[in-house]
Amino acid sequence: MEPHEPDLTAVPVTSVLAALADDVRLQIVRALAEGGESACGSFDFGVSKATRSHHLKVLREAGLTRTRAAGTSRLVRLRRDELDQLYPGLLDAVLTQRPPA
Amino acid sequence: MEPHEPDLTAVPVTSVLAALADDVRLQIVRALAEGGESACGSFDFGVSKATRSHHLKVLREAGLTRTRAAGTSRLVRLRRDELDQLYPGLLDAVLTQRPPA
DNA sequence: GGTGTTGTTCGATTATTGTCGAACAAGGGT
DNA sequence: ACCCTTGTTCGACAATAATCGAACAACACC
Repeated sequence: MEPHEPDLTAVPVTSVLAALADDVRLQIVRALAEGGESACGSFDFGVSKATRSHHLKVLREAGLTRTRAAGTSRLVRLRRDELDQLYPGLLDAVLTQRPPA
Repeated sequence: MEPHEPDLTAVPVTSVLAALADDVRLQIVRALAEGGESACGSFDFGVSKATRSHHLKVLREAGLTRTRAAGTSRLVRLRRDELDQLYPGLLDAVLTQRPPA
């Protein structure tokens, strides 16, 4: 099966924003921004592995991440360069952790 | 009734993103960015006035807009300065019109 | 006071999305 | 070959969100 990693310019901006507009997915994106390429299993944010897989699919299909197989794991990474080029400032704006309240 | 215009720092970034992750609302935000303060009725994007009022409420409660009464109309404006300060690059990234496909 | 304009709110419907457990698939050991 | 690990996919269900028409409220104007 094709990995469904679309050309970023073909993804409507609302889809990109919607992908980022979820707490679990935002935590995944932040972890990727900090830790670089990581296995799916490393994102344990209190949801089941089915749900985690779903969120990673949403991120991938919104053009935010790329995935490659590595043994029994799959390694995910942020498409940061492409994102920064097409939407300069977006990731930076979203990634910086805010004061708690 | 209070207008429910929250302090931007009190709004979770996921709510800001979710507010922008809708086609109708994005059109409203773009119109506001271009045209400045406008009456609610000026945003005719193919939805009923009830739906339009709903979307304006979402934008307002996400901290993206401010509304003031003016006669029988209500004038809406973007909270651009605050947004640019708290999320530099976000609006710019989202507002620029992409090539059609 | 009545009428028209402009929005909001209510209740209902529909569509979308998040969540899970269970079943399945692919690899890597041993 | 067997098992364990790692993810994905498949229903199903719950929660959220978009949409509308109709009723309501506030205001201006005649």
